[in-house]
Amino acid sequence: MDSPVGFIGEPADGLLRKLRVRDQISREEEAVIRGVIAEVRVVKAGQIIVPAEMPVSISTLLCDGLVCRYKDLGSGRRQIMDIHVAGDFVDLHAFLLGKLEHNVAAITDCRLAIVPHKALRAITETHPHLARFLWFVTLVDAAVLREQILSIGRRNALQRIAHLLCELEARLQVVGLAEGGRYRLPLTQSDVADATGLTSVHVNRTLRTLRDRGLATFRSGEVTIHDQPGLRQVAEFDPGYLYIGRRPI
Amino acid sequence: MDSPVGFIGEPADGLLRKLRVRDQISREEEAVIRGVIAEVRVVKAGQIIVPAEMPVSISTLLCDGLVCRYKDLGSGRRQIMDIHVAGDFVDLHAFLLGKLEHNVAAITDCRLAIVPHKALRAITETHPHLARFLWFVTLVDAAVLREQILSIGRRNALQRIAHLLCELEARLQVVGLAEGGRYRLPLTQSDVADATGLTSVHVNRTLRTLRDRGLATFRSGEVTIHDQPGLRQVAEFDPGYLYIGRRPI
DNA sequence: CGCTCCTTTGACAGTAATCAACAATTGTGG
DNA sequence: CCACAATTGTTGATTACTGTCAAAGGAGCG
Repeated sequence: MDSPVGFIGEPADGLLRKLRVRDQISREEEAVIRGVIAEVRVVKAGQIIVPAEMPVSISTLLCDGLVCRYKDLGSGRRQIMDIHVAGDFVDLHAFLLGKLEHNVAAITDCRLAIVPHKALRAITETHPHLARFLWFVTLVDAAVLREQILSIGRRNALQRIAHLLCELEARLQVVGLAEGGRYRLPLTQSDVADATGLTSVHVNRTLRTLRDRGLATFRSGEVTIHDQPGLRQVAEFDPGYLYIGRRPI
Repeated sequence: MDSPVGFIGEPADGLLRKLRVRDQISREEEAVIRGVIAEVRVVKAGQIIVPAEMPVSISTLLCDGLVCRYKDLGSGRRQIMDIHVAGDFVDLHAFLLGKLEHNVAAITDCRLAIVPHKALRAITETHPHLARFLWFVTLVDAAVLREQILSIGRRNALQRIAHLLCELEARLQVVGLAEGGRYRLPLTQSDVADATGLTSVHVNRTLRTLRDRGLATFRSGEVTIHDQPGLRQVAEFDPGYLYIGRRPI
């Protein structure tokens, strides 16, 4: 079984870390955030956390593990839209949408913090700054989706995979889960294919090319970036779209 | 020059229409929305409305015309992430992000309503329901982006273009700009290529196939859907991701 | 009326998909 | 703890979808 991708800490630690690289969070706000967590659950790898089209009244904060959002199409085609790491809300969009049009599934065993929509709604009524913050993280989600569109639409296989590895490194770094160009990524090549709009066979060949060129290695659930500048150049990766950096929200 | 794609009315009419298919808007809220519009501007086709990376302190509501968000990559590659129609905020995401990582450009001549971020911020402080509504429309933007990822990642050229035509019909219908399977769409085939991750040559061939199969015609800036069920089936189009339909927000 | 942009078409190239088989790894149960 | 099953990874041969290059015909504009 995969060891959890994440740190063991208070459920909201990852989220707070993610927020604090963007703006200040007061002690009182921190308490509010910690307070909205109704419960912590554990799910097994492969389990569906939020099925498409099911009305939901809670949102889920990922404490550790890896989660993806995906849609299925006819004849076995599957597309992963986004991969979530510790500190991400995996279904905050459902707070106002009421349901999701895609599935959310655990890639690895995960620890999840449950936040009732009622509590989120209360935040929008009484804590506008926190509400904007929550809105903000959904906007960063959208920015990641736009970059994903660019990737799949206009980058070739090598660039797409390189880009994915660069993005995950940057996002994992924010929550302290990547250092020295190494991080755990317990995806199968088939998962990578679904995330990049390729086939697993082609992913396999492309990963070999990345290795042969001395750019990065992805093997047994672990990524090692050998040459970050080189990899970023190949991918045309610019982390600006992650909106990391302080700015009043 | 293209005639404007839209209706002539009060600047906020399109937005209100879009909101009211989702939830109730009180008279007082309607007044607030109309009140935040500081000014109405007109831009010419092709003009960049919001350049990437430029700090912004206003957001832009599209009254009529067609707008796109896009990013450029090396060697002339361009990807359109989203096309906006009357009633859409074209850069509401910048309210909290502070800037955008992509460009926003007018495809046709446009009428734009300008909303200062200060006014939006005030709404988050004093009108939580409206604030959630604004948040909601950015979440629908994200849902459209996810569907776009699915399209480009897993649908072939015919399906992608069919899907684009289905989506735009559904979105234009909300604001009353498509009826009887016909609507104005003053895009070049090159624009369609950039929106679907294809080349203009291939778009041209694929449009011919759509025509030959009696599904839809796209010619001189106008779309005619001859066989909606057929087109939707080809595209595997399901409008659920547009979250049209009433639900308290 | 000449120019520019857009559309259309053909020939050819190339990236990635498909099909198929086998190796390696991980998991399971006796 | 070993043997078998299942999943995942690897590689080769072939196909096909889409891209690239090139050129000509239309349409709109000044």
